Amino acid sequence: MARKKVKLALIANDSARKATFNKRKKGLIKKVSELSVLCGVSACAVVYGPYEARPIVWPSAQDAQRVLARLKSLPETEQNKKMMNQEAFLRQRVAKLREQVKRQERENREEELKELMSRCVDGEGGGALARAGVEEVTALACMVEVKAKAVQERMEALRRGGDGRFGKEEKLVLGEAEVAAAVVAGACG
Amino acid sequence: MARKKVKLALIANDSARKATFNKRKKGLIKKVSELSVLCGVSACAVVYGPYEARPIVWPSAQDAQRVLARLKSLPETEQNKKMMNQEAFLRQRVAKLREQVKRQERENREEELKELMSRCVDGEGGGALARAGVEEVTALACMVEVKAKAVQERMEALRRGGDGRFGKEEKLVLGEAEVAAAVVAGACG
DNA sequence: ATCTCTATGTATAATAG
DNA sequence: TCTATTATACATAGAGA
Repeated sequence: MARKKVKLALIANDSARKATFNKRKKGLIKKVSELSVLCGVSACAVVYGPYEARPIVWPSAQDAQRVLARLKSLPETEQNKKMMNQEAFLRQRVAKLREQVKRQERENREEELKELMSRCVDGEGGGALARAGVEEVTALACMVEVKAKAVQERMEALRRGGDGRFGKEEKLVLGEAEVAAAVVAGACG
Repeated sequence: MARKKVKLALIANDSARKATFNKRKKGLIKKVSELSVLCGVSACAVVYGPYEARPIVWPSAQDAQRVLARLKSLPETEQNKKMMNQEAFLRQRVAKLREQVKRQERENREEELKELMSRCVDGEGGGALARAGVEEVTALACMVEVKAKAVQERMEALRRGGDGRFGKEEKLVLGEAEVAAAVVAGACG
């Protein structure tokens, strides 16, 4: 289960090469995007795969072309402005989605609690549970809520972190949320 | 002398950002060249630094130009297709998060059911609930699961809907599910 | 083939000079 | 600020399902 030191040469084995290609392609794209985000620069990567007919391009063909077409660098301020706008857009989007989720969660929870109550009150089998009473129901309601709370607590944490900056734990979460938001934006736009 | 977990956002500190930029730029170029050599594919990377007037290009400006020229010559529809790559990347990322959530949800659910069982068996008040037996427990377990299932069912629905496009109703759901998934992944991970 | 797991190599954040 | 060092996070080769 060990890992050999990598020999820097064409991988002979066909399937091994493909596996490596996929892994490293993914890693590369991640690196590019990280560099771009962390340092606020534009960057792109193009990979011609032997397995796909078309090259893999990040962030997009247009961007890549634009990036390379302008061999003279953009004024820095413009770049930053552009990036800020994009980030602001994503943040806004995330905020909206958070609200939606929150509302939906609340509604669902209420529904479920109501249903649970009904079950207990009308309970089959002589209503043993019904007689067991409030504390049982409460305990179980609590159970039902555990899941729902996980999400919301997280949101609270994010908000609490909140002078606009995020703690180190939260940033990943935020990052993921933003990724999701971006995808959603793509799907909806 | 430790190394903190990296926060995926623009590095505020100016000199730190520059240092990171230089390190990561170098690393990125190395990755590109490794991928190219190991897998025998052509690839290029372009990075616009805010510090250099001209972008850093690998393997060479000429090669990159040639590589990107091929992109330029693609029919526009193909270009648009390729434009989806960033989105595809994000989607892939989200898909993974979904998996994580799913796994975690399952684990959590088991934990909770176990706890519920204990409660019922050791139940206070003469064990009315305990005697009420399996069907009560089952019903309640079902309740507990509702929350956990909500996200997954929606995912299923999406998949079933599934030629890759999403109906207008599903779009919103998708948004909620993905945001939730991301947040939950953060909370659980 | 494709995914997962994990031991290990590699990249790099923080620190020192 | 740049370079070197080191501890730690991250990427991934190889193996198994």
